[in-house]
Amino acid sequence: MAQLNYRSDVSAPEAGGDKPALSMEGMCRDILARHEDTISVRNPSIAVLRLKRILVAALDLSNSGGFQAMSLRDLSEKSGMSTGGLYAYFDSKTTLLRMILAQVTHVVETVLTDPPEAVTDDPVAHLRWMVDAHLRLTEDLLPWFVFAFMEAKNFPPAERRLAIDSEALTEGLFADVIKTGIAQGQFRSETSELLPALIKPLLQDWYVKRAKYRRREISLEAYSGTVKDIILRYCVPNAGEL
Amino acid sequence: MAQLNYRSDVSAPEAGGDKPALSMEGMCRDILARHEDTISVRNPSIAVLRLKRILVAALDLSNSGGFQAMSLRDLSEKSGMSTGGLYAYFDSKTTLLRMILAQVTHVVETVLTDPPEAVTDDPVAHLRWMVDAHLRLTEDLLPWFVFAFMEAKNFPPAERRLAIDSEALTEGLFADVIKTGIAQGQFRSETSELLPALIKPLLQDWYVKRAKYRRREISLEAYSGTVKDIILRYCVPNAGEL
DNA sequence: CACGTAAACGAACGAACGTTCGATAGGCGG
DNA sequence: CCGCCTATCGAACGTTCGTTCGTTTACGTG
Repeated sequence: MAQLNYRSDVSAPEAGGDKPALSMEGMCRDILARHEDTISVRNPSIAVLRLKRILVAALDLSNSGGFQAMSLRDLSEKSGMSTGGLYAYFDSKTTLLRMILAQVTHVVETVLTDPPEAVTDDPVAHLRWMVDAHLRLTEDLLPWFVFAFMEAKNFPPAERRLAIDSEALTEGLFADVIKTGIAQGQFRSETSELLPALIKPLLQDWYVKRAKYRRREISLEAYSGTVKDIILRYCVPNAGEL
Repeated sequence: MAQLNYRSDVSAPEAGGDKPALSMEGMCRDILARHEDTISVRNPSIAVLRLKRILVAALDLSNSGGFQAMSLRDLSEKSGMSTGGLYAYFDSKTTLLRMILAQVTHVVETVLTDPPEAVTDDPVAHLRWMVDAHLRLTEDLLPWFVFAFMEAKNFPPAERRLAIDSEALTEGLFADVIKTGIAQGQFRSETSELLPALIKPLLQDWYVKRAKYRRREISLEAYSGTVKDIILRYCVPNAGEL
């Protein structure tokens, strides 16, 4: 959707600016390292610079109109490179898709499987942290998530599988915490096994309908608070005292 | 007559078979009536028959690969008509899209704004009914909903607006019931104003991730029950006794 | 049976797509 | 200053797309 407002100016304030690994530069360095074989440009400082321009443009174009609708001529114009020149950075349009997809799933896994120690002993705190961490992550990497999970349906089979597996992994992390909570008695034993599956869409709505929430001036904290309330009031007994 | 035989065993998922208005035939009759001017075939019995074949094929092709990726040659082959012949039923590919979109939004509005009398006095019962009605509707018209709301982001601006407005209307219906419930004291006054917005993704996950729930052998009743539990435990005080 | 109209056909068109590849520019070592 | 390698360019190719339109078929009516 056009309201995404992800500025195509490369010198723009970067996403996840305070966390280097989540900055556009850090993400591009990761991608470059993971695709050394398909990227023919050997000078890393040049390659990262160009990759940044290409990916910013690709995310922007894809997120307003879809990945399939983005032509390499559009991408060429917006990134300031020739259509032929783009092929120094990927060997097919599908590879470009795979680059973005692999990077975002890698970041999700890295962040969500590394909770602070203070939280791992208490399922309630752990659950709260996961909701916060997931929402913060999607906020920092908004265009990446929109691309990876809103476009996923139109991807080629192999790439779609990647997206589905990534979602399944996240759901599994929630399922583990909830199972632990039930075993330790903090959560109701009647808690539906569907809960982990239903947490996901609650988290996804924040970036899927980002424009709507921005229009209504809903803050990330307000959204996050309501989601945590809904979840905990469901699975914690006597949740009125939360 | 060279081309294919017009088999009557159309592998049409006879959606909503018991409710004539929701059957594939009923939907097609509605669409024909609403597009008399752009459909050049004047014999209604022929037109409904062909429309049925075209729409079944269009929904099937779109829902596996996306609407943009569906070529009119694919559609021609699958529907058993020539590419040129298709243009007797729509004047452009976008019009075909609009036909489907308008029909599904019309049905949603018709069904959800007509609750049984027994339910309108009790916000809790009304909310339960709306969840059930919405889920049953999406189940009956699964391919239509998948098309209308999963493809929506790739639609042209005017058509995307249609889809967004339809979602906003549904959200508004939930908001009304919740507001009434708060005013009458059945719902907690602290109930977040975000709740109506967050109910939607809970309902949509049923058809968006339909394959996942089918694989796990989750019944519509189990899903519906969990969703209603989550919602009511959140907004009803002392919900433990539900 | 012949005729006229409704309906469907399918070859053809121009545009746009992803991709290729020979030409070209720029900087660095000798 | 020359020669080489890296990085980029942009015209061109073969496909495929949505759409058009002259032609053919099917069928009710006289």
